[in-house]
Parts: sequence; C-alpha cells; structure tokens
Amino acid sequence: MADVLDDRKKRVLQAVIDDYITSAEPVGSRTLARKYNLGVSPATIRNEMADLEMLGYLEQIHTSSGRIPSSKGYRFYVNGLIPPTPVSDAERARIDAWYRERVRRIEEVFQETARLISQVTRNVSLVLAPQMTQAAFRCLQFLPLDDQRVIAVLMTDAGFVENKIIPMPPGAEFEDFQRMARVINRNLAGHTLQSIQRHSMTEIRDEIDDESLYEAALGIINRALDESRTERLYLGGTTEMLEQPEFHDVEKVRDTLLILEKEELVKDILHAHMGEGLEVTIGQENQDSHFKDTSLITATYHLDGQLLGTIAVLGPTRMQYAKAMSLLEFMNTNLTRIIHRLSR
Amino acid sequence: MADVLDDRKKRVLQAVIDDYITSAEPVGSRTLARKYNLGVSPATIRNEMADLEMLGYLEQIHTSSGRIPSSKGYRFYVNGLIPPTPVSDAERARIDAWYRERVRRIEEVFQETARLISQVTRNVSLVLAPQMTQAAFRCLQFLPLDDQRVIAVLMTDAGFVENKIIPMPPGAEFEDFQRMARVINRNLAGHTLQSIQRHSMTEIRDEIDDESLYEAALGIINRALDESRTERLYLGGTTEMLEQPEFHDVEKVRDTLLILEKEELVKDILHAHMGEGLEVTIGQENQDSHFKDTSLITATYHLDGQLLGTIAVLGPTRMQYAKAMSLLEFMNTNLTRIIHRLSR
DNA sequence: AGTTAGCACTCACCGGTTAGGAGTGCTAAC
DNA sequence: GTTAGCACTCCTAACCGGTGAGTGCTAACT
Repeated sequence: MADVLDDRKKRVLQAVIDDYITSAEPVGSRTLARKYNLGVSPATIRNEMADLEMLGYLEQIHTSSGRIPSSKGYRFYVNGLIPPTPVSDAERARIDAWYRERVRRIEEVFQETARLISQVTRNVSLVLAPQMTQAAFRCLQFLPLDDQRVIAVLMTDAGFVENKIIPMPPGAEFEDFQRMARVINRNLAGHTLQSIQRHSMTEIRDEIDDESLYEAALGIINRALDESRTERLYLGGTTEMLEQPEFHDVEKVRDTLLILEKEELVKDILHAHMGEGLEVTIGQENQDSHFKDTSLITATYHLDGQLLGTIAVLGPTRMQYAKAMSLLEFMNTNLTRIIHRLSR
Repeated sequence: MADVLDDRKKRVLQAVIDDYITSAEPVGSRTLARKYNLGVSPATIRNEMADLEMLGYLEQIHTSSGRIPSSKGYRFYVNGLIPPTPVSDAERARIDAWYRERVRRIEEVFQETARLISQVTRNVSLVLAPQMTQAAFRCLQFLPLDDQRVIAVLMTDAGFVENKIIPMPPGAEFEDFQRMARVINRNLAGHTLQSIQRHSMTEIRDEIDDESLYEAALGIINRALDESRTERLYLGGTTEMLEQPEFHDVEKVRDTLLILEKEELVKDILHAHMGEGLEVTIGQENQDSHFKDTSLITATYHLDGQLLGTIAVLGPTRMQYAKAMSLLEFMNTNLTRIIHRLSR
C-alpha cells in the first residue's frame, strides 16, 4: 500500500475537499490553483489529481468534470487532514443561552439538543436518550387523589419520576396502598429496573393479600419498566436538510425521511455505533444500503458511568466534518452537565 | 349575483373538482364527457366550463389547458356539492386499534392523533392540545426522595399530574413541607389554575414562615401554571406532504415547513379558527399570505365543556375535503372519549 | 333555443441538434 | 520535475419543429 501521500498530494487533497464541502460542485485544477495558493500551475495539480484518483481518494463523474472526494478521500481527511475547529466562544454562548431559555425539565433536554445540533450543523441530528434499565429503583409512593383513585409515583436514582393514576379497587383503603408501598420498597430498593423481573415480583405477591391491589402496583411498575426499556429517539433538522443541494430532489428527501421514520431501524444503527467517544462513518462505510451516500457522526455520552446514550449528525458525505465533530464532542460533555444541573 | 348555478353547471363543477382532486391535472371537456356520464357532448361541456370560468368557479393556467377549480369553486363545492363520506367501519376499526396499541398515557394522545390524521389524509395535521388554565387545582403533595430532596406532585381535576424535584433548604425537615402542603391545599383547592395568581399566593406566604420553603412551593405551582398556559402544538405528516404533487418542488416544501416551525404563528392561526365545530378555509380565503394556495380545515373539540383544543388538516387547495372533513368530525368526538378513558 | 360536429388555433411537452464552456490528458518544451 | 499548449470529452442551455391535448368559434342540426 503506497498510502503514504507526499506532502503536496495531501495539500491538494485537502484543498479539493475543503472546496467541495463548501461549493458542492466538482472541483477542477484551475479553481484549485486560483483559490488555494499551492505554488504550482494547474497542469501540475492535474497530475496530482490524476494520481489521487488512481489511488482512490478522488472520483470523477465523467471525463472533463472536476473531481469529487471518494469515501476513502474523506476518510483520509477525517483521520489526518482535518483542520482543528474548536467550538467558538460565540457558539458556546449561544448553546448555553439556548438551554437556559428553552429547557425547563429533564424530558426536554433531548429534543432541544437535537434541535440545537441540527441548527448549528444544518443537517439532520439524532439523539438517543439513555436507557434507564441501569437506573436503580428508589421508591414507590402513593398519594390519595379522591375516594376512588390514588396516584402512584415511582422514582429512580437518576431523578426520573413516573406517575400513574390508579382506580382504587372496591373495598380497599388508602391505608392498604401505603402498606403495600412499604412491602414493595423493602423488596425492591436499590435494584436496577432491569433486574426487577417477575422473580422479585412474585416474592412481593406473596406478601400482599389483596389481588387487585397487587395488580395495581404491578401496573405502575411495569409502566416504569416499559418506559425504561424503550429508549427514546429524538430527531431534529429535517428542514435544515432541505438546504443541502444533495437533497434538492424530493425523491431523495422522501427516501431519507422514510428511513428516519423507522425508529427501530435507526436505533439499531445508532446502537451499532455506540462505543467510546466520537465515531465517523462515511458513505460506503455504512452498512445500511440507504446511507451509502450519507455520513454519520456519532458520539456516545455517559451519565453517572452507567446510563448511556448517543448524539449524532447525519448528512451528505459532503459535510462539514470538522464543525460537526467538534460540536458533538462539545455537546457530549455539555449534555452531562446540563442533565446533572436539571436533576438537582 | 347570479350565483345560482343551474343543475347541469353544478354537475359539471362537481365533476371537474372530483377529477382534479384525484388526478391533480387540469381537466378538459373530453375527459369529463368520457369519465362522468353527464349526458352531453364535450362541446356542451366546454360551453358550461367557459361559463363557470366567467363566474369565477374555474381557472385556466393558459389557453388550451384544462380547467382547475378556483378558491370560489372549492368553496361552492364544500358548501353544497360535497358528497357525504362517513368514516368507514374499517377506518373506525383502524383508528380504534391505533389508539389502543400506541397510547398508554394521556400525554401521548395528541401526538398520536396528529400522526393518525396525517396518515389517513396524507396531509399535514395539526393538533393543539387544550389549555389547562380552566382546570381546577386539586392538591399538592410532597414525597421524601432523600435527605436533601423532596418531590412535589401537583394534581389537577382533569387528571393531569405535574412533578418536580426540589432541593430541601438547609435546616428544613420533611415535616415542614407537609405542613406547607396543608396550608396550600386549604387555600387553593378548587380554584382554577388561571385564578391562582399572586393574589392568592400572598395570603399563603403569610402563613408560611420559612422563606425558602415558600419559594420551593411557588416554584412547582408556577411550573404547573406555565405548563397550563403554554398549550402544546403537535404536528404530523410532514413526510406525507411530500407525496402530494403540489410539493414536488423542494422550495415549496421548505417554505411550508419553515412556516410550520414558527409555533406561535401557527397557534395564532389556529386560534383564529377556534369556534364551533368544523371550519374550512380555502386558498385565497386564508389571511396569512403563505397559505394562499393551501387549505386549512379545523375542528374545535371540548373537554368537560371548558378545556378546548383544535385539530386540523393543512394541505394543498386540491384536497380531499370530504374525507378530511368527515375524519376531523369523527376524531373530534372520538378524542373526547379517548381522553376520558385515559384520565380514569 | 339549446346542442353538437367540425375546424383552426394555442401552447405545453417531448426528442434531436447545436454552440459554449469547463475540465481533462497528453505531449513537448522549459 | 514543471508547465504551456492543444485536442478531446461531455455536460448544459438554448433552439426548433412535431405532436397532442384542449380550447373557442361557427355553422349545422334537433
């Protein structure tokens, strides 16, 4: 593998990619010579570009059109050529303001994060809220609503609260609910929601005499479990997407949106990329055939070392990688901070 | 005003609209004669169409293209010509199944209703969830979370529950919160959220000695008030929209989506149409210039005679009015039922 | 009088052709 | 190794004539 590009080839490749990312047009030797002072003539650049194409870093739609970067080209760019683009102070301020202004409750964080990312990157963003299965059961309490109903409130360690209105079984007293709460709390406290399965529940069943009471408690716990099992996916920026010339064709837009609507599919894809920190998947590298000409940048974030979720940007392979990557990296740490602030 | 169309003119107008609604193509005299047995020759129909154009019910893009209905034409159609299209049993079943399968909690009703409407009508749907200002305060309760935090739970009559985690002020005991809850509940029970203003709150303030305790209680009540004041808007079917030939141009799609993203604007428009039952606004009739070639069908629904919200369909003027109208009418009554079922 | 057939006319919508331009690869000179 | 020159490719936009759907008008028919 002669994958060691000499310095000038790197400079040319970088110039091609930088230019194509902003212009979305195939870029030719003349343009490069004019806009980027590479110190050589168009003819020389042509030779270099021919070499780069031979090596697979560039592609040509047809003879006599400029070159565009291939997936391999972008890959090389992302791995080494990418210019450092820290999130500017202005942008940090904007992000802070955004959260301060819009996010009141923990549930809103994810949707707003999605909006924010798509606004800044002008691309579709995906936010996978953390699964709660690792969260610990803290306690279950009942509150009297009226003579026929009680409200069950379930809390987890991470500060998430779930509530449900339960009709009181005939003949039952509020006292009964409180007794049951004590039994349940004694048995389940500290367990992760995941580990609370039929197993622990049957033990509790034995302790509770009234069948319908037990059913009611089971209801809320199952609901909390459901909630914890189904991680939520938030999308943003489907409008931003339309600004990209790649999506000037309605067919493409529709295809992409239809995919994005298949929540399970999208979740699976994001799961596949869940790992340490930032991951960039470029065009061809995508397993899913629908994403062969889009790139996906994912970043996994942690909450209290256990819960984890993913934030991502999806866009055409011609994407502002530098900007998107640094933004995700920044949001990654930021998100943890925001959530902590809110759950206090 | 010679707006009294003779019977044949009505039949021709209806045929033109019916055909255009399904085909999206300007419709000519020959087509009409072939597909709808009007009992006359194309030439006669041509004369009738010329008359209808003169009267403003039809329009022509250019000489020698068929005619398309004008706003006035649609208006006449909606007011009198529209064929009765009750929601079919199959569709009712589908709707029922949809709710049963997807809606677990009251908060989900609105989003799912939006999805459902857009699925059936293949157009954008809008659902304005009811304002809670008319809901009555029922009670506020506190639950211990740990030694530093309590959970405040606020309930309203309609069965909506709001919760917030509150850090315990230093030196305060859980007992203090319970005492405060009693004071608050005594003072506010039965009041509508709207009527709970600084007025009633100052009275409470006098009864509560600890400043920071009072602040905490104020926090949750204000939050509930905020929640009740900001009605939520749910959108559905932005993907469906793309299927309509009217939106085969990305520019149009983007324009429309950008408008729809301006939540306040959309809410205002919906408010303007809040009234009794079904309202249809066609193309030109829309105040907002952005909607000059779209139609909006709105339906106001009531909850317990007080809370009210709106469900709506937004689409090109060429829209299946009959279907959309009957669907909204059906959903209108259905929604009330579903919400009642859930809040029990 | 109302209806219909016939006909000339309009105009969007093709398929094919052409001119222009951007860009390349190659060759030969520097 | 670099560059100027040049022939070549191929996309794009504009032009053009034929086709067809549809109209309006007129004259004939019932």
